[in-house]
Amino acid sequence: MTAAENADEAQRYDPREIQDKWQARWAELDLFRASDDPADTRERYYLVDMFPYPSGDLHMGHAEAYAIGDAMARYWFLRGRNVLHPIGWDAFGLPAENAAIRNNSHPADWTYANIETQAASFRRYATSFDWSRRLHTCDPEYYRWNQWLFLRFYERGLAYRKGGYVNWCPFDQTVLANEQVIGGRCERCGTEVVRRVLTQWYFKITEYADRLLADAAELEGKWPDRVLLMQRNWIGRSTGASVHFAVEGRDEPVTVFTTRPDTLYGATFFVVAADSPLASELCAPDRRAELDAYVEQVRKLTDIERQSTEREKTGVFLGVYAINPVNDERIPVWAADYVLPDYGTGAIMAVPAHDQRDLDFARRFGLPVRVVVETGAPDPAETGVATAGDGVLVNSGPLDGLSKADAIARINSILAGRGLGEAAVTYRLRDWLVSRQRFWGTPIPIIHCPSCGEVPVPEESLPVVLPDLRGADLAPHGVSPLAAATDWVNVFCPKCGGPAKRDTDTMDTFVDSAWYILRYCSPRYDEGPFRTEDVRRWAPVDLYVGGVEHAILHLLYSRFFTKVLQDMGTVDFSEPFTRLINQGQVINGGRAMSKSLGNGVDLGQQIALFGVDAIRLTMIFASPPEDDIDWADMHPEAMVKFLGRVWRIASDVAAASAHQPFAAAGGGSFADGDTELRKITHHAVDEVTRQVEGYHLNVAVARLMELVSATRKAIDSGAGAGDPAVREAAEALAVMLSLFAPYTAEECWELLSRGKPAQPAPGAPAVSVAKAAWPAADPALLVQETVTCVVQVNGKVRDRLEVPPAITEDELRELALAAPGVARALAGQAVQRVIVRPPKLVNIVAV
RNA sequence: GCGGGCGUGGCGAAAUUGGCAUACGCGGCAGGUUUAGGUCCUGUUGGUGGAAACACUGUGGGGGUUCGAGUCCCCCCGCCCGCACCA
Repeated sequence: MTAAENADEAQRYDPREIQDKWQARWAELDLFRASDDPADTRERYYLVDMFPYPSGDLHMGHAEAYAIGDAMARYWFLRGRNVLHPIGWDAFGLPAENAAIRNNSHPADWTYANIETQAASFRRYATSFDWSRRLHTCDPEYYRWNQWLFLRFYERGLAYRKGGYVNWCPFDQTVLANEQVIGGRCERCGTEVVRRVLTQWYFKITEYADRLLADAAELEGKWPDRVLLMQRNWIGRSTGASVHFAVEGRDEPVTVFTTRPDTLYGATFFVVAADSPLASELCAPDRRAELDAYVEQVRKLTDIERQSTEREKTGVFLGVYAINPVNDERIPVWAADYVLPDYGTGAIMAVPAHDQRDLDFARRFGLPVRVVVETGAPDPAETGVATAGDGVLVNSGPLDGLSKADAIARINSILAGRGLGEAAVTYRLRDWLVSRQRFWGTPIPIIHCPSCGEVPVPEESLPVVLPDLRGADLAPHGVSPLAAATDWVNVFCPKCGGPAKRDTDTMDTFVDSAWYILRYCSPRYDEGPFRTEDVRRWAPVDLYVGGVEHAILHLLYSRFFTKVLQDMGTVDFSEPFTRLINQGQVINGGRAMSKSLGNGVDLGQQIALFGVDAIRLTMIFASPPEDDIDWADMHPEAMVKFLGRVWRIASDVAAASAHQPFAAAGGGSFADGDTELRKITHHAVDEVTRQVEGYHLNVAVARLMELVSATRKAIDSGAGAGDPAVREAAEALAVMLSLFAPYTAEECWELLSRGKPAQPAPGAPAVSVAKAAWPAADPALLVQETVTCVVQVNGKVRDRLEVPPAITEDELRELALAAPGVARALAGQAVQRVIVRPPKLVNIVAV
């Protein structure tokens, strides 16, 4: 082909035309439906992309995440697996509500409109979803099962209501779970969170703390290390001891938790959280006013201020004394805000010599400092630096002379023997606060009856459907908008029949996403949240793709739900996601895209400029999936060029072999083709397969590019476009490329099959490249006749030899020593040693 | 502060178990096609020296282990992330 013809061809690769043509045809073909037929013996593969929140149209971040997930899904389809690759929408949540308030509309309208927009964009983006399983968490058919699960949790004592300190977002006017407070701020809106005392619903995730921690070990190597690390830190297991301190004038002892029971003899004072009921209870009457004033001052602080380690310690003496159980020493009881009311027991024994915070406090208020572990470091009382390391116990009665570890064991047994304490474990993890004072969520299926108390809504009355409240005031006022729906709120008690009221809070939307991957397995099932045998067939998820922002939120909750369901006997596994990939962020110019920076990149515009395939390919080729992509460094036009090259290869082959049978369908053989190109093709197939399975998708694309170059060369200056090897390469290219650029691949496939009709006769080419088979590398074509052996002298490459792969060590040594480059480099030096690693390397050590 | 991760050409990035550093792409340079530009095609491209052969040098810095280190170990510098008064 001449260059002029090439130029003409170049103009004929039109990504937009191809895109429109195939989008319409694919819609009719329903290519990616997962089979629930028990007779279907194909191996199954369950792949889930974290479902989107319908906050508008898809953006660049979605484009990356779904390009990765889709490539992997298509790979397993082509490998002949029965693939479940579903899609749904995480459709409840605050933004819908806020938008509705802003536009004076209804959250449902905004939500469903956005879902339709995103669904259309997904179709254009050529995602290989099984659309028949589509779900929306805001549908009553879905959230009904949130309610059902809530009631099962309730029966098992895993859902309960309690009063206490909660995180309150003043902007969103609702409570938040600990996991939704990021650096003291609301995860959604960034407002500083304040503490409030409220009665709220909780899920008892702390009961599963140990299992969540232990099972994380199973995920090692399958989940990103940092996610596992973040989960471990979040759960925050501490081992130590509980110690019971008598307090003068109080019948019950006060228990503290400490990780350093060995330092018990060094406790010189006692601190309770200022804002705990305990402080108020212990306070001597003459100190009451002082405590109240202090607590008032503490309450004014935001969490961020309160938790600043820079701040000077504050506190007040409560006028009472605690008794150290091991030496009967009277130590003063103080109230301070550096002790938190909801960690441990809200009270500590203070050992200033060996705890920096206690030391800071002691120095501020002139309290004694007593060293009980001699570490060799200077006296903390003087330096102001507490010594936390190991050492020898002193001033500690029976512990004297012991090491830290021995002392801990000894004191634990002493305490246990005398009923004064015991070894104990504490977690940083708190129970999951699930109630929210907002409208657009799942109503909590509980009725409050003046005489019966909390009464679960009977199962047959589910779902408790959200009242429409169209036109009502949905603005946040600190109580759920549902409270205003009097017709809905006022009900009869299911137990006694008397007048009662519905719970007006809604569930945290993380409840919705904690189990949706199970719902996908039987999305229309209406006798339970999922059909057990379907879940057993598909779950757990083989590959889960999503952002790292859910490292502890969604992923921890899902793991928790799975374990509860396992205990309920409805699932037979303990971890929902076998493998997890966190895709990186798409940024622009070194920073996250944002409106205020004005550096947003619009996905629709990029697609209009370059086409879906080029955008998908840009995302994949940019970097390994987990790395961030800076769009400013990207060149989608280079991908258009590459796709054009692939397309031209297919065109050239189609034109040259118009009368040749379509080999992929068994109509011919590639065996007569050019051997060199065949080897390159099979090598590429082997490499691409390996790279895809290892999730090195960027490298897989690089290998495809190499194959394209080799094929082009074969067409232009080698075997020619009519050679069977060229056809073989073109077909393999089309199939492999379909993971990343489905439209172009499909067009190439059609060109190569010479426009055969969509319904294939037996043995005819497949209707779609998506139904083709992943090419198999022929081992016979992977063996090389010769290998390049590098010959080094003192570690520097001095010559190269072409040798048979099976060469022996002795033969290779001899060849290497005789190589001209070696003679030159040796230049009279004596050979001292020869390291031979056949067939690829020889290193001659000479002096 | 504690914990974790990462530093490779001008740029995005490759590199089984320690074994040819920089695959692939962008950008640059040169050439071909073209009236021209673009498209397309070919070649070239870490640095220094050299006409070339080739030599030296080179994976943040310093040290170590090894015949051999981007890869393993120690120290330092820089960047990123998580947690941050959790007893």
